[in-house]
Amino acid sequence: MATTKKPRRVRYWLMKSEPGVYGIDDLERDGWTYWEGVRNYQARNLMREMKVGDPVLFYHSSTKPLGVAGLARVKREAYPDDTQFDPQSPYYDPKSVESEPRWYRVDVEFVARFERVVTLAELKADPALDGMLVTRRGQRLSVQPVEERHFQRVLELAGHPPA
DNA sequence: GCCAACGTTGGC
DNA sequence: GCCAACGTTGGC
Repeated sequence: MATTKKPRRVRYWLMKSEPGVYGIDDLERDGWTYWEGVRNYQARNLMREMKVGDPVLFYHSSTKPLGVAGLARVKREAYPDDTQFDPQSPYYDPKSVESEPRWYRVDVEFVARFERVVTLAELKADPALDGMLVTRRGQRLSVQPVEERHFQRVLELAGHPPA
């Protein structure tokens, strides 16, 4: 019997980065990047759920203005993050062994830089975005799932066509 | 397996 | 620079 593979529903994400370290301008210049150095189990587990083509909001943290700066897309699904084995790397994890990698990275590619940053203050003020994780105080996860309606709303605020 | 101490994230 | 909110560590 022929097996028909049901296409997986697209999932939507938000990833945080400090623009002083790596911002949307860097991603635009590079085209794509390794999203490495994630050392939080919850964020790691979410990264392992990401599929090629999933849209990603690129969020600028620890900067002014805080907010969503652009749109990206998953280019390659989770695979071991080499930096965990490299004693020279700031992301080195001496407790991780190569036969059983503990940390993973994904590759993320540039899609668009927004005309303007959609600020965290705006996100918090918009009733349509009630419940969006990034608007919750104390939500530190650097990789977050985003509901489709929230994702599309952010694009709308950015003046960007739906993803 | 509990939980206090400590470290980090990240908004304010 | 402060500190709330977490996550992790380690003593018991």
